[in-house]
Amino acid sequence: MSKADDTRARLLDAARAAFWQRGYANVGLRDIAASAGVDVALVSRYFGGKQALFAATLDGAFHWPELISAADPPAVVVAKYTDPAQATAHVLLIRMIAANIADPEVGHLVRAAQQAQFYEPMLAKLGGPKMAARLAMFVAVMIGADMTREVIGLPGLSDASNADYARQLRHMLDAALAAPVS
Amino acid sequence: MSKADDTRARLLDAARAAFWQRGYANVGLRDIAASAGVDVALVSRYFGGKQALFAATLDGAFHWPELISAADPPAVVVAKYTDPAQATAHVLLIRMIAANIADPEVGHLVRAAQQAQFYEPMLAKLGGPKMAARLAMFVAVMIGADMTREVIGLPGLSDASNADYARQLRHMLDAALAAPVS
DNA sequence: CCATCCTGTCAACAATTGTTGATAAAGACC
DNA sequence: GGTCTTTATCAACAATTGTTGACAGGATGG
Repeated sequence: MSKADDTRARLLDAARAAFWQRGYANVGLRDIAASAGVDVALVSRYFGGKQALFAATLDGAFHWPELISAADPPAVVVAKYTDPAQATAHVLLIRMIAANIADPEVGHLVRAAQQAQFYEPMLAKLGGPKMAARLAMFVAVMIGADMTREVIGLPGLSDASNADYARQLRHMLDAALAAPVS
Repeated sequence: MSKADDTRARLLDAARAAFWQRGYANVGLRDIAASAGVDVALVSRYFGGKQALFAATLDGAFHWPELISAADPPAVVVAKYTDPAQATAHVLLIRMIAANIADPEVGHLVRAAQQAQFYEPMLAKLGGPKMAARLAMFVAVMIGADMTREVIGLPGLSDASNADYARQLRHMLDAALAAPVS
């Protein structure tokens, strides 16, 4: 790994941490550069600009092969909460969606990445009547529940133990995938 | 209504339109003042500052008496989609949540307003075992589904007809309220 | 040693941000 | 009509934004 690659990586890590947590519009390039220990000008040099740097943090963000190839998708989602490392990563992703999905400048990047990396591969794998609607509701429950728990923080989900939460989430995910649509 | 009240109202309307759509961090006070046909300085004079202006747009935003006093809450939520005026207002509120819930400066205001105006009154009205968790999941489904449909725009929910969507949403809301948690 | 390329530093830029204070215009009241 | 209060205008402020170009240090290869 060359020196430039290292700098690129440091910038990318710092950018992910900042953008994902506080949202694209609330982060300045000088924040990122400072916490990466490099000069601001290198952002434009190595990535081309702020938007491109944000876009780079989305590479593989929604890549989730275990879920796509799973025989029982709800089980895979719920199992995430038993592995601390996976759980933390998942919460970070949920926070990223919450912080950037509605941004006029980068919201479309988030939507495109989610659709290309996750939704479409998963839809291609699954089959069945009205599967698009059922899968969309599956995603809706997953995002809605985790966001209510981790971002909004409504008492009831945030106060529940991980086991209780996993059980309730599992119930809802099953209902979503099995939901009749017509 | 005095002239000042009119100006205040014009500012508030313009602020709601801008903040709710594009998010607090992406809106400048000059944008709002211009589209209200008013000078920028009047924002600080009449509201005290940008944050206070945003906070003012949240007054009564989550007030939803029909739902709180309803015998069948899911039915009330779903019925919203048959009344165009109500539906538009609801979509605007969902977009507002998506655009501001994770903002470091005003996210806590959104969370507090939702909890005080909607969640707590509703929880006080309802009763039953583990009702906080069930109500939180109810909110999670409502927000998750509408956000997936109106903000993320995943094919499956956005392509569904209003009738299909209402039926599927109804099914999920019932499941959420009835879900066993332990 | 010299030349060339990679990498980083620094200063400056135009634009935009929220906020403030002085000043002018307009309306109400006697 | 003169006076006082309300309302609006304007200019300026310090700070921050993303981006660029000129320059320097250091490594690499001849």
